[in-house]
This record gives sequence, structure tokens and C-alpha cells, in this order.
Amino acid sequence: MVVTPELLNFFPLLKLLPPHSLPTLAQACTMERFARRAVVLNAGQHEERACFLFEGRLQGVDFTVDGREVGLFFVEPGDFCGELALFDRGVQTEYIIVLSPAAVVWVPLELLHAAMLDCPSLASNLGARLARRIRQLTLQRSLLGMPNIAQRVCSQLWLLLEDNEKAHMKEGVIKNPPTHMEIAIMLNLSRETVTRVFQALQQHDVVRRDGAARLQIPSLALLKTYADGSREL
Amino acid sequence: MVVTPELLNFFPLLKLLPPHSLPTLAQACTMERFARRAVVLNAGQHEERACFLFEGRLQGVDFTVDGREVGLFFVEPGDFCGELALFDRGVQTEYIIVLSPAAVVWVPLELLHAAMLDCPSLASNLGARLARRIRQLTLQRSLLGMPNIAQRVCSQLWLLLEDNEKAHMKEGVIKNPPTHMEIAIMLNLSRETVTRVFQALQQHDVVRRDGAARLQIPSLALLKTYADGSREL
DNA sequence: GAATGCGAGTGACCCGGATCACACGCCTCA
DNA sequence: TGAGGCGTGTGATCCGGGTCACTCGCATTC
Repeated sequence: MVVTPELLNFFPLLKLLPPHSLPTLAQACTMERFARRAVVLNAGQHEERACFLFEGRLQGVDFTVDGREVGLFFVEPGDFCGELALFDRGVQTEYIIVLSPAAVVWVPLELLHAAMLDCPSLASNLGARLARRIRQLTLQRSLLGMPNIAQRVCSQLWLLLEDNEKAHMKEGVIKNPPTHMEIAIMLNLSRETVTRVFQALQQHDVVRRDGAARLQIPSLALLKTYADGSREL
Repeated sequence: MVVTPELLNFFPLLKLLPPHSLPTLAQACTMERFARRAVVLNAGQHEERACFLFEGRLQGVDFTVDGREVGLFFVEPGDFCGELALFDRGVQTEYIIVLSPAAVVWVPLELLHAAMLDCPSLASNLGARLARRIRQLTLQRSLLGMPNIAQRVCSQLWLLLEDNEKAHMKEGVIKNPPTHMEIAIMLNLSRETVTRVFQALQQHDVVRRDGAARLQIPSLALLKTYADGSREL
């Protein structure tokens, strides 16, 4: 499918580029559609293109040697992935799979790399992104060290609504919350354990289900007390 | 203590800078000595300088809310830490503490940042470093997901001798191996469990102690089979 | 030489979370 | 309309690894 400069403008990162450079970049890009469960990027593989998500939802997953999934993150429209090789020409670190049918724009890494050299704001943006990723990974790792299960779950929930609405500290909503299974994978727990924790959290009115696509947090402050360990169970 | 341009040349990263720029940079730097157990950088704090290690050994550590240590890495002479804020002006992610008495050169972040803009090779070097860090964190996280304890320990040992000698695949040595306690912290285990695993590994001749400062691996291939799960116990 | 600290080694106990094996309700799709 | 898949809910069982409470040996320090 053909990629227009206007399409590239959809992506915040590429908006940083000088407008006149978009047409040539667009020529080198391609668009591809993927069905649910398709694999977009393979871990351990040298990729020569980055993946910009136009629509749908992607997920980064990792596997242990015994086939269990571990650790993961989500990619939303406008965001991208597979950019790590820009900095060290290394291989892809995790699998990227499709959660809901997706349209992806492939951008050649070499062009992106060249653009990074030309356009300092692009470079600093990408750098900041890596830094953010490191912070997230560090945080996620510290979650895995928590001895108390409920605390781990609450901390993860806290992370999931992070930047949005955490500021005003009243009630919050997590839309498209991960399934119990996905949370279990992120926190290195079993699915059943997550279910049980959620049952307990609902009983204590820490969270409420609002259909399948929304998870309400009546009191962010309450969630926080469980997340930081000052209250238990 | 005064910092000379020659001293800065000790650090591979700063060698990338044009030589004429070193004297002015050196003027803005300071050197400081730290005793064992001292805290060099505090997590959660805005630092306006990066920490370059001249001699001694540092360790990055993190704490959960309940005071347990989790996750950590080491800093060797010539290396540096606290550079993450260069990219996003964020806070320090982990505590940096002193393992063996250290001499540290403080380099102002703003000057480093300016140097990064002037000197593309410096920028790409720092970028590559972040990328490497992300890869390590990702790997470390996948370790934490392993169900089998011995496998986790063996994988960690494998990581510890990574780049050095893993290539020729015969025998290996880990010098200055982490203590059982440190390994326990890295792998989210108790110290006793690590001790027991090591006992088992010694019985199977996977590892041998050679004094306190060296850990011998008679057969890297054997270690690998335990690390990737193809052999157990 | 005694005192102190630290890393390592080991046994006993016990609990928390994995595992297994179900059931239920809600989708989508044929 | 029915079948299958999937996300969720729940009980019973079991065992791996945490915790506790020691000991031992080797540094370092006074």
C-alpha cells in the first residue's frame, strides 16, 4: 500500500522532521496490514526497518526458554517500535505481536538514522524515549522484587494509569485494561492468582469493573496505599 | 581535588571529544574520594552531574518499599553512571554505592550535554550505551521469569562472563564474582537458596571456587546446558 | 590475642502461590 | 442455533523456596 507524506505526519515523531523531507521518506516506506495474533517483529532478528503503528494495537512479548511469556508492553497508534537498532545495530529484543488488527508503516532504519543525524530534535526525542524505556524497565523490575502479591498488582495498576490522570489524585479509569493473564505475565504470577487478587481488591472497593473495556479506580489514594505497602490485602 | 585534562583522557567516552575542549571541561570537573559503603548517587534525586569512576568499584542498587534490595549492576574504573538525565532531565533511577574505596570524577551534565550536541560520536556512543542497557534490562527481566532456580543462577553466571571469553566455548573464569547475597538480590532469591544451588553446581562440577576472588567454570558448554534448561539440577 | 564482622554452609519448618481441574458467561463465526 | 474460544471465577492439593536459627572459617581491627 502506498504511503503519503500526510500519513507520516500522523506520527508525532516524524512531525519533527522538516516538511520537505517527508515526500522522499514516504517513498521508501510501505504500509502493511496484520490480522490478530500475527507476528510483526521477531526477537533475535536483524531488522532494517522500524515499525510505526497507524491503527490497531500491538504488544511486545518475550519468551523464556521453556516457552512461558514474560514481560511485555503495548504499542498504541501513533507510537512505534523496533527503533533500538538505530543506536547499536543490534537485534530486535522482543517479539511484537498484534492484539487487534493493525495497520503498520515500515520506515527504513537507515533513512531514520540519517534523519536522526540531520535533525537534532529527532535525535533527542529518540534519546529521551530510550531513557524513558530504561526507567520503565527499572520500575518494572523493582515490581518483580516485591514480596507481597497484592502490592505487586496494585503497583502495576498504578503504572498503567501513570501519566494520564494520576495528577489530581481522585478517581481514575484504566481503559482497555490488560486481561488477568496479561497481568500475570507482566508480574510473573499465575493467572489464577491475579484473579484472586482482583476479587479481593473488588471486595475492598479498590477497583471496579465497568464492562470489559474499563476498570474503575474509585480512589487513587486508596490504590496508592496498597501499592506502596502501607496497607495490606 | 583538581582534575587535569590528562585525567579525563583516562575515560574512553571523553577520549571521543576533540582534545582542545578537554581543558575547559576539566576546569568544571571535580574529583572526590569515597569510602566503602558510601552513597555516591541517590535514587529519585535530580543530579546535575554525571559520575565517572576513576578507581574502585561501584554498584547500582534499588530498594523496594519494604527495604529489600532488588536488581543491580556494577561500575568498573573507566566507566560512568548517572548519565540518564542527559536525555530526559529525569531523576536518578537507582542508588550508586561504593563497593571498594573509589575515586570519582564529577562532570557537569550541562557541559556533557553541550558536548553531545557538538560531537556526534559522543552522542552515538551514549545512545548505544542506552540501547545496551535496555538489552541488559530486558535480559535480566527474562531471567526473573524463569521457573527453575538453578537455571536462573546459571543464566546469571552466563551473563557475568558474557563478552569476555564466551566466544571460544571451553572453560571460563569469573573474577570478582558477586557474593551469594548479591546474586540472590539480582535474581530475587534468598541468600540461602543461592548457597544451596551453588553447592549442587559444585557437586556436578559446573563451577569451582578458586579462592574468594575467582570462580572457575570448567566447561562453558555444560553451564550453557543448565542455563538454557536442557539439563536440570 | 581477643573482638568483631562478614560470607558461606546447613537443617527444620511452614506458608504462599503454582498447578490442576473444573464451571460459567459472553463473544464470534459458521 | 449451536459450537467453540476466551476471559474469568473457584476449590483442592502440593511443594518449592522463604524464613529462622544456628555454625564455621577467615578477614580486619583494636
